Amino acid sequence: MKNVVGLYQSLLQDFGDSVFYWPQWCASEKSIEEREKIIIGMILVQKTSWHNANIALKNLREAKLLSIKDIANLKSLEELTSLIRPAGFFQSKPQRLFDLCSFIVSAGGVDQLMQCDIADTRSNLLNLKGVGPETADTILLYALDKPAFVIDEYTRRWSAKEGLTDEKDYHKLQQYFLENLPEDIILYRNLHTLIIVSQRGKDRSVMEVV
DNA sequence: CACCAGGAATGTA
DNA sequence: TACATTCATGGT
Repeated sequence: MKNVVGLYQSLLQDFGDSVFYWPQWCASEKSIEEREKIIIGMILVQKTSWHNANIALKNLREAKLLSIKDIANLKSLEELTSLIRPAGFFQSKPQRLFDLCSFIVSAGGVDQLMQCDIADTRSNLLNLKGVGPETADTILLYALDKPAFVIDEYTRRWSAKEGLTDEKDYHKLQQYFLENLPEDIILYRNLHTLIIVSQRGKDRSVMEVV
C-alpha cells in the first residue's frame, strides 16, 4: 500500500475533492482574469504567507492593476512597488512581477500561452529571473491547465513521512511522481492540494482575492 | 521582542 | 552537486 496512487486514494476518501478547499485554483473552468490572479499571486506569495500576498493582491485590485497587461504596460515600478510592499522583498518582487507579465504579454497573453507546448513554456518561464521550478509548475498546472506536477516543502515532507522516497531534489522528486502517476491534470491538482490540506488543515491561508 | 509564514538567486568548495 | 546565505513583511 506504499504507493502514490494508493495514498492518493486514501487522501481523496479522507478529505474529498480539492475543489472543495481551493475552488479558485482547482475549478476546471476558470476565467482569464482568474488565471491572471493565480499567476500574479505566485510571484507575490514567494517566501511569504498568503495573508501578506492577499494584502498585496487587494491593493493591486483597488488600483485597477490586477491584470497582466496593465502591469506590463507600466512605465515605472514605483507605484507597483508601493502596492505590493506587504508581500515583502520590495527590491526584487516588483521587477520579477513586471518581467513575468511582460513575457506573458509578448507571448500573446494567457489564452495564447495555454495553446503552447508545455516544455517550451516551462523553459521560457524558468529563464525569467525570479521564476524557479515551483512557481513555473504552479503556473502551468493551475493557470495554464498543463500537466506539471508541483513539488513544495509539503510534498517533500509528505513523501518522506509516507515512506515513498527521501529524495529532496526538485526535479528528481518530480520525476518520481511523474513515473508513478497517470498523467492527469485533475489528479495532479487534487494530490498537491490534498497533501497540503492534510498537513495544515483547510482553514489555513490560500489566495482570497475575489 | 522572538518567532512564524516559506522561493529563488548567488556564492562557495 | 550540495549546501549556506541573503532578501522583507505582517500577524501571533
